[in-house]
Amino acid sequence: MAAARVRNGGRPTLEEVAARAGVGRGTASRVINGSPRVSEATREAVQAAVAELGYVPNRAARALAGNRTDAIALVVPEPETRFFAEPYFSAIVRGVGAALADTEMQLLLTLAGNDRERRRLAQYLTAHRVDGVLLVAVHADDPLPELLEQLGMPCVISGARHANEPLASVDSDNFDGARAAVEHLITRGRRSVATITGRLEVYGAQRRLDGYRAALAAAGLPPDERLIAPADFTEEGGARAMRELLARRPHLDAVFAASDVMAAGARQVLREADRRIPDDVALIGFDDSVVARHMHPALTSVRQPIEEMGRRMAQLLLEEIAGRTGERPTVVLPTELVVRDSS
Amino acid sequence: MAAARVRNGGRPTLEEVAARAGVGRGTASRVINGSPRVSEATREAVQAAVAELGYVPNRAARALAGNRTDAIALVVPEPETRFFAEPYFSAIVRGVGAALADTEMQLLLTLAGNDRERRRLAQYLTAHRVDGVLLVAVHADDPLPELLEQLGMPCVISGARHANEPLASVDSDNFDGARAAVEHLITRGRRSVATITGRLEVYGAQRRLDGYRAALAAAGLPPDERLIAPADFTEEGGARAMRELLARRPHLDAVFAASDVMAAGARQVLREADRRIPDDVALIGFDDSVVARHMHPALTSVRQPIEEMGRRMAQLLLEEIAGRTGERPTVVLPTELVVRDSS
DNA sequence: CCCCGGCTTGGGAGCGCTCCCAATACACTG
DNA sequence: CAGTGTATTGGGAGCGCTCCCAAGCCGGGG
Repeated sequence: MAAARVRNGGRPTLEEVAARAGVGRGTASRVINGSPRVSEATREAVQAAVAELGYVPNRAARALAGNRTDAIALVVPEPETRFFAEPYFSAIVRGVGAALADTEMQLLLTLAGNDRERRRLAQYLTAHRVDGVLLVAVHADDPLPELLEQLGMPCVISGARHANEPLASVDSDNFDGARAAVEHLITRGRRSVATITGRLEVYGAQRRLDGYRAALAAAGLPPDERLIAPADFTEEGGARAMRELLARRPHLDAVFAASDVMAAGARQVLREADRRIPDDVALIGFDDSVVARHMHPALTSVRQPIEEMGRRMAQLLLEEIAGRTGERPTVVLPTELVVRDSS
Repeated sequence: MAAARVRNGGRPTLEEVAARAGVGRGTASRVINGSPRVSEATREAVQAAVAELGYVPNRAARALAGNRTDAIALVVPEPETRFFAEPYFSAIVRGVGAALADTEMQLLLTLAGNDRERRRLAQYLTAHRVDGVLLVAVHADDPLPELLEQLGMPCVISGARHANEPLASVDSDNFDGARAAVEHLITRGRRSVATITGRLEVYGAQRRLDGYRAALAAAGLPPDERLIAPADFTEEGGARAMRELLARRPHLDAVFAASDVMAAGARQVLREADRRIPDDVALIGFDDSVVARHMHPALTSVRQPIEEMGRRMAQLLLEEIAGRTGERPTVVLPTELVVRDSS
């Protein structure tokens, strides 16, 4: 007797479990999938057999027969280093992982870099390789969300792309975070509050700017466009914007930067210009990253609940997969102002 | 005619591709899997059909029939926040992703947190859900590597657990990184060089300490155990160790900390003790993290090629999956000393 | 002209599971 | 006591693919 090629890693199959429990394959399947239409005695017999044999369902067979995969993909646009930068990525992953921990769902990580990979990606998702997709850091002009929409693939994105986001999305309250930061500056007596914005095509950056304006308006301070300098979320961009601001409004006494990294660039310029922080100029960032804590002086910053965002994204996706309800909620999570030495 | 339930998301199957190309299913399969035993004409016909139909193989069916999954798992011990801290996690993921980009391999992310999840994990891997496993930040007493070994599951770990690591592993040169850092301090005239170590059960931390000792010995400086303070890779631990060192050897003129985070803790204590950096005490960290760049003064640090480590890990794993050669290489990648203001 | 071997090819068998229909068993109802 | 309904069960029919055996084809040698 030649040893048969061992398939499935020598693992027991459902058939064997059924045989051991003295029931049919269908019944064993019902027990394992928690169907209520099984008698108590039968259920126990099958569960005993499962335990004795150490049975674990074969995922591939399940996927093939059941036309689902029990897996979701987290799609990360790789060149987007901003996203990969701490702490966003790991925090999101953690949150997603936490939400999935009690599930059979697996998490597939997909780095969609260049166009070629992006095409492959579309194919993957198209080929029903996953039950749903989490998209993070999508650009407004990314065709992927629409593609997924057409294919009826459940999908949740982080950060609405514009005011009427058709997809389910989870976002932090960019508007209120910025508003609170600027309000804090005004409360502390600052009167000439500038802002360094992110790329305004990014809806979140726009919202932060809106929040800045709202805070000024609420305090009765006149709007001054020359106190607004656009940048691009980079340290260099932040430095450049700060130089512009100093040139245009030498007597500004506070700066709200739409990211910690841009605040770091601004701080560098302020130091070179011999402006003391916070004595001469107060500085606030956004993200509450490691950079903020270790900056000198420590940077006041708006904290986003990133891990919680990941968790909510996963939850929304699971619901959409389960129910396919028509509704696509937009969840907005509150931010928190972490006051440190720079303001 | 009732519309049949659409399976497989309405995607074309291999059978349809074969029909369209006017060949048999087997032949179509051969073309798609790159078998050489197909005539040129046939190959082209099948490829044309694939293109026209937009055929993408069904992964589940493949896995079921072929007894493989085309997926590997990256197992992350979740409570290990040190690993999750920037920049390790995202850099590893990036490297792994890069290595997998040209492959059909999928990356499964598995956060193994508490014991319950760890059991589930063992089951997963046991049930042949993946073709191989990447283990990062494994503790010396983690049973998982041995378990995988027994099951014949290809596996690569980051960071050898001890000198004779039986598994394939990828590591940075902890010894030489530390040696170079301390050598640098000595070259700059420091004579009383202390070190703050990581948890010495961690092999890498031990190697850094070995490197420190080797550099002192090479320079002919006498070993002084009271210049060595153990810590645990945390900021608080670093601070505590620094206090001890200052108490024991008030006149030390340099500190090599086995991580940037511990260096940050040490800096805090040095500042409180009115020691100027680098004038009174030079400080060097390890990891070259964001913290290092934004510390004040900017921290000299040993950079590990983390992304490259991820890439090599994935490569090793792919080789092991493909070949199952008996050899289990230990790859050690060079580090680089990044000199900044603190030394 | 037949046979043999190499190159291609078609398609059966089967991977382990879910879905679903039909069968069985039993409890009531009228 | 037949008739009807309900709870439970078994197992056939696939899911889409890979593996592999056998068949078809061709050219060259005997």
